[in-house]
Amino acid sequence: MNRANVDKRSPVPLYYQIKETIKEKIEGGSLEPHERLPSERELEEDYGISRMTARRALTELESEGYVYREQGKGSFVAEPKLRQGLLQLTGFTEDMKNRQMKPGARVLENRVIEPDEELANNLSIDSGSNVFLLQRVRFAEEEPLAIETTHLRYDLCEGIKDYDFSGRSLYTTLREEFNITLSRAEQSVEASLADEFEAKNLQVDQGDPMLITERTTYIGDEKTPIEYARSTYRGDRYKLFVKLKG
Amino acid sequence: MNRANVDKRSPVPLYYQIKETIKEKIEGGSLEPHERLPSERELEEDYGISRMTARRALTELESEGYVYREQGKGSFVAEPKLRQGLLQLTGFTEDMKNRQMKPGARVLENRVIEPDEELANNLSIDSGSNVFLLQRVRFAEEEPLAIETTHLRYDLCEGIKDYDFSGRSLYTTLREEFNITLSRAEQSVEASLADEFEAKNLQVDQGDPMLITERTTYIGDEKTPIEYARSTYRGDRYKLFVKLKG
DNA sequence: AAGTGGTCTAGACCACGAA
DNA sequence: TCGTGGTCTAGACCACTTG
Repeated sequence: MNRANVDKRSPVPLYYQIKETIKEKIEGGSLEPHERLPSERELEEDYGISRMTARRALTELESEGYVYREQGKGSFVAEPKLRQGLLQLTGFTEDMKNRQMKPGARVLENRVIEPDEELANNLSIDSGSNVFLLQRVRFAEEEPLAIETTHLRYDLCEGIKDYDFSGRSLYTTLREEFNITLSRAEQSVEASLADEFEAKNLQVDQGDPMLITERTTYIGDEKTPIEYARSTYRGDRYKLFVKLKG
Repeated sequence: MNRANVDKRSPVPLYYQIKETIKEKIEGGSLEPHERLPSERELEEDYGISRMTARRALTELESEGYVYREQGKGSFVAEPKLRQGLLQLTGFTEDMKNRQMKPGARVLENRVIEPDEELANNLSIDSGSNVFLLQRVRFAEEEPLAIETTHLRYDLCEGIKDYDFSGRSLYTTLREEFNITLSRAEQSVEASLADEFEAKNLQVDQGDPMLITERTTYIGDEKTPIEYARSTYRGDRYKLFVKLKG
């Protein structure tokens, strides 16, 4: 671990800067699974911070699944499979990258609509408001894997309909172009059978198994919904991973 | 909030004692949703602890969904629905109770076997060891909902085959009769179609949608697997709920 | 014995919300 | 202005692992 690339005058908390630095090294592969990380006291010295701050960075990395820690031994890089599919809020693009697959998309629908009552309710808006509708076939390694239909409160991201979402991540666009951070989501998962539309677009047969997720996503205040999304995944190709705590 | 019912000489950490105390008051209903909790500085004084310790108790309650906190305002009891159906490690019985449904079971298999290679691998034992096999049809409100097939390391719960699991919870039995606490689990979720066996036992047709979960559960040390379970749920009756964090 | 993570203290300054 | 949660410091003792 090299020196102090943290900015003590930045409004970004120190523990967060350090956490992100380590996370990038893990994701970038410059730290191998099971490789030993700097100890809390080493980080303290390297970055010129207190131990509690170093500790917080490592503790959060542990709870996010990037790191495991053993008393008396040290902190270590977790195996990638343990990082997958825990309770992280990710979009399709990031999900595929976690699985070491190349993501892709073909846009089916891209327009601003007036929501029906149910959709307006899901987004906590009234039915006169504008909603951005984006429907895409999502690919993994050039193979169709899912159909994703998402609805965004258009007043929070006006102009988003002019982006081309065949090659870009929706969540990245929200973050980088509209400065919208997502804080949390509520999601349901159920099983179903492919209908004609899904069969055609995903190259499967009608009646094949499908995994359906429905998600409501909230912005930074944790109270305001911005997205309601429904995705149908090919049941033969997609499995969801969850970590449970007692 | 009344006085100092914490034991400073106990090996149980102070932050944990306080956290459990508050959790019990929330679950017991003596603290209402959206009711204000003591501030960090009030806890500090009430329990005679430092602020960082009080803070840790509240922070963990927040990450477990019991509490929400707002800067400048205070800490408040979260709504029960935000506590439900997140990634809690629960068995079928508790899951049904959370959904306000009456659970039930019919035992199909109940014996001690020698594991094949894959199963031995899942449980981190060698294939000469004994494994307890329990297969049950699970009911919700007297209707068949799932087939649950679970495998336990028999050396950790010798004698468990003599219990009647048509009327009792496996996890409760492990906890109360064998003093085994479960710490965490890794679970996968996928979609499939009902086969003949499932169709017959769950009163559905072959080819109907099914939700399949596979779970490996670990005991208190978080490293030793004790259970490998596979459950198939009727896709038309069962939906899984997940909370995601950003 | 030395190093590690786990807990804990007693302070400090800050940004934010309400009065 | 005052109380709140958010961050941070510079120490401390403990239990655990490894040499």
